Amino acid sequence: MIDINLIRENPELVKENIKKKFQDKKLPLVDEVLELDRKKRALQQEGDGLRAQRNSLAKKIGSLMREGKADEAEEAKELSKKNNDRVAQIEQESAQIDAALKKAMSAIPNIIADDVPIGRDDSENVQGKVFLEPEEKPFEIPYHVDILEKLGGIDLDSARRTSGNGFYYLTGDVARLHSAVLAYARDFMIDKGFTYCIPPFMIRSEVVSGVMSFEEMEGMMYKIEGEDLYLIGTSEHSMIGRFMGRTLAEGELPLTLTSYSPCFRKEKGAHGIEERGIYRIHQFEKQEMIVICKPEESDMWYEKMWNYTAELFVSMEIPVRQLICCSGDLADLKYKSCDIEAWSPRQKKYFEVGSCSNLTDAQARRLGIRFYTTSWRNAKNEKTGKNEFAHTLNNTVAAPPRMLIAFLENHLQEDGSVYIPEVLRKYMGGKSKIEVKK
RNA sequence: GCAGAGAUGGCGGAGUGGUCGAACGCGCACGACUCGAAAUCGUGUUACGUAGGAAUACGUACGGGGGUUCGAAUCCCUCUCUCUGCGCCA
Repeated sequence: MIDINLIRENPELVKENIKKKFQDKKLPLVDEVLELDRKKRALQQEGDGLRAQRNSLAKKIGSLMREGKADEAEEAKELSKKNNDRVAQIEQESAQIDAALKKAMSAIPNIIADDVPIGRDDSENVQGKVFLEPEEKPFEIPYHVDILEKLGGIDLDSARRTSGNGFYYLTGDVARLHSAVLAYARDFMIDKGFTYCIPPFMIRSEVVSGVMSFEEMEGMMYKIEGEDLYLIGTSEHSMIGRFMGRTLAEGELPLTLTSYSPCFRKEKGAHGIEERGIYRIHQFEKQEMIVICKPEESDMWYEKMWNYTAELFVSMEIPVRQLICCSGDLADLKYKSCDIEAWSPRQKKYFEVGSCSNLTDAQARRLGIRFYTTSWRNAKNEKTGKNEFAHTLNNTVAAPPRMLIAFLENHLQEDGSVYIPEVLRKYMGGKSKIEVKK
């Protein structure tokens, strides 16, 4: 959600931004917002005036009663009652306008960064930096489920019976590898100075509607029957929800957090669940990073954050690249975003294993995440405080089992075993490979 | 889960229908005193919205939502959370 002042002061800029994102059908929203905003303010002024009258009448009635002038008090009561009818009417009207305004405002996309490539959809995303050149494998790389089955590491049939399609049993060394990657990713981020956090895996509807739109919620979130609780789709939901409505002290920023959680997603729409495999599933686990910082620092953190993910994959000897999200493919809340994609030697192309976004103040405005700065002077040049919206960013550190696909394909040996890079061995009991199961 | 008590500003804590945006204390900011500091004294100190160049004015907010009333921190309903006791559990 962008600042309404920006629309008031510079509607052309907001319209230009909409055009850059190829959402021209949203252009009328800008004028709609201006009109609604005018009406809202007019109503507020009228309402405030009437409420001021009500307040002074109420005080007057109070003193009249004390003086024992019951007749005059009754008169004033009548007047106040009449006044209240109009107040109620105004309240109803403003509630309608507020709802319409909120709807229009949340459909207007965040202003995108100057360096976001202009493009219509994901086909126009731009390759950024490449880390580790992919090597040609001298043998055929099988589908990841076949690799996993040879290692005795997966049981999809049982998962389908117990839970349905889109779930999995990981077993033995593969399950251990899954945990090893998460533990390594966690320690990697702790070493970068991030604070490790395990958040709630269920959140209230109030928080859900804060962090996503109704449509997103329908397509993603599992609801707990008989409770006002939803399973989180990513730890970002509970991590950001943690700061809803809070004003943080300037000294607390930047908050650099790395969180672990399982993630539950319905995966309605889009491509749905594949029949075979663990690429798109209802349940996975993720190490995430979240930064809440001052506005002037968010560009810097964005660069750091996606580079951390790239560095992590490089340390596991997996070739990755940065794919810069173009204007048309950028979600409305985002200022800038890129994916980290890992190389698939089987498909001979890159596929997404993580996504880094700078939401500037758009998410913070929606959720009321502010910070208090004391380095501000008022008109009298006295030191005083000032509240501002913080900037929020999020990025995937590692999300197995999807990222295991990249791992397995890149580290598969000709004999079917899978090589374990140095950095993970201490989490694997010293093993340097996972052997084929006899 | 059951029973009782409670939720007020950055913190502690008064306030049980009108004069309450809220006593008092702590903290914080500015000033005086001082070579400087501590102590002391004085002044100021909630946020958000609207109008205004600004000073300021008005409105809203006492855990969230709803209600009663001319008027609600205060009364009623409801939800959430906290404390105490019992129960249950890893």
